[in-house]
Amino acid sequence: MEVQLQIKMNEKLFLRDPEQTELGKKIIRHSIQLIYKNGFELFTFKKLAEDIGTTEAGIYRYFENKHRLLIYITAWYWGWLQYQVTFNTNNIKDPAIKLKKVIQLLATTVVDDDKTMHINEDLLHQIIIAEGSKAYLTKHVSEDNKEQLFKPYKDLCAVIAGIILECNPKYKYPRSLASTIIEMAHFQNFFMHNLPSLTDFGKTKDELKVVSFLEDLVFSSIRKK
Amino acid sequence: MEVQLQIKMNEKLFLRDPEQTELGKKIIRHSIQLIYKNGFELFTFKKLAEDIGTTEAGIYRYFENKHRLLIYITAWYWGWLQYQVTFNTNNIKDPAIKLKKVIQLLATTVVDDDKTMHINEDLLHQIIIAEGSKAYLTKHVSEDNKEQLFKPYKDLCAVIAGIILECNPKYKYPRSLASTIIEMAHFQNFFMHNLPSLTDFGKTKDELKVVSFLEDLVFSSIRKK
DNA sequence: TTTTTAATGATAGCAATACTATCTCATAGA
DNA sequence: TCTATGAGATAGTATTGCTATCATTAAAAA
Repeated sequence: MEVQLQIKMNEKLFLRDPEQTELGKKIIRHSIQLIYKNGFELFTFKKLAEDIGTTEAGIYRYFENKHRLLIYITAWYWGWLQYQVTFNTNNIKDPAIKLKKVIQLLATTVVDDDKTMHINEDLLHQIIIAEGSKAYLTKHVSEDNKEQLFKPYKDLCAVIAGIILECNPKYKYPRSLASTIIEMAHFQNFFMHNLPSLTDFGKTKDELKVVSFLEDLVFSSIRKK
Repeated sequence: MEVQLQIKMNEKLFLRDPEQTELGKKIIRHSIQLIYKNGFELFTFKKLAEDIGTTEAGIYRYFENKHRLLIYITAWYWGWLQYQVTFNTNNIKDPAIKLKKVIQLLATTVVDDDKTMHINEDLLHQIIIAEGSKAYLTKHVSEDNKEQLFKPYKDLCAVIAGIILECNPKYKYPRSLASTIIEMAHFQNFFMHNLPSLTDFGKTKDELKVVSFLEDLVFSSIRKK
C-alpha cells in the first residue's frame, strides 16, 4: 500500500495552490534547493524561474513575493513536523519519553520522507535552521500573524507545551520552554557548524550532543522541586 | 567629571571609522533610528542618506553595504553590553548573583547611556531583538567570522560561560547555556510582543517574567545534582 | 464536437535597489 | 602655499521586485 501525505496549507499563503499543479510542485522543490544553496537573501524569483525553466511572471502567479514563499515552506515544515511528533509519540504513555522523542526529532538530521515526493525534508530542515526565523522577524509579523500564517509553528509549540505539562502539571513556563526547545534545537546546530565557540560541541559537531544539552536543560527545569 | 565611553571596533567592519567624523556619527545615529522604524529589509542607504541630508555615495565611503553596517551596530551593542556586565558585576562575589545581573541586563529595557552621546541604547536594544540574528544568519557567516566580525558576541558569551562555571564548575554545557540565555532573552521578548502564544507572558507583556523564566531555566540546569 | 476555461509561456516595461565612478569644493595641516 | 582629506553633486549601470499584456495549449464543460 502506498500512502501519500498531504499537509493542508493556509490558503492565504499562496495565490494559486502549488500542490495542485506540476509547475507549483516544481516551484516548491526548486525553491528549497536554491534557498539551501544560495541562502534566502540571494534567492530571487528570476533565478528560480531560470532554474525551473519557466518565467518570473509564472512564479508570481503562485506566490505574492519571496517572503510569502519562505513562510509557506516553513509552515509546511512545521506542519510536517507536527505530524512526525504525533506519529512517533503515538502509544507512548510516559510523557518524558515523548518529550525526548520530540527533542530528537527537532535536533537531529531528518530522514527524507518518501511520502512527500516533491519535498526533500533534509534540505528543508537545513533551511529552517538558517532561514526559519526570518519568516517572522519582520516589521509586518503582526499582520502576518493575524492571517494565521504562523499557525503550524504555534500549534507545534502548543503540542510540546502540552507534553511538558504532562510531565509536570505545575511547571510555570510550558510555552516559553517549548519555543526555547524549538529555537535552540536549530540555533545550537547553526552555531555548532558556523560559530562553534558559542557552543560546547564545536569539536565533534555531533548533533547528539545538542540533544543531550537540550534534554539536560529541559528535564532539569521541569523536574518537580 | 564627564566620562566618555568608546567601544573599540574591529577595523574590518567599516571602510572609514564612523566614530572619527561628524558624518560618521550621524550615519550610526540615523541608521539606528531608521532600522528601528522600518526594519532592516526596508532600510536602504538611499533613505539613510536622505534622512541625514547627505548622498548615497557618502554612506558608501563608510560602509561597504547595509549588512556590514548591521554587523557594526550589533557588534557595538555586544561590546557595550559586555562593558555593562563587567561594570555591574564588579565586586560581586557570589556568581549566582552575577548571573542574575547578567540575565537582567540582557532581558530588560536598556536605560539610555549618556556616556555615548550619539547612540540611543534603548532603540539599539530593540533592533538587536528583531534584527540581531540576521547579522550572522547568512551564507557568508564563516567568512565574516574569520574576519572576527562576531568577536564581541563571542566574548560576551565566553564571559557568561565563565560565570556559569563559577556557579558550578562541573556543568557540562556552559557556552551553549550562555548562548541560549542571550538568544532567549531576545526571542522571548520578541515572541511576547508579536507572537504571544509562543510564550507564557502574552497577557502581561512583562519583561520581568522573561527574567523569571530565564532564571528558573538557568539555575535549574546548573544546580549541582 | 465545439466552446470555454485555466494554466503556461513569451515579452515588455517600470520603479527601486545596490552599487561604482568622477568631479568639484572647502578646509585643515604641514 | 601646497596638499591631503572629507564631503557634496551628479551620473550611470546591473539587478531586483513586480505588473501588465497577449498568444498558445490542454483539459473540462456544454
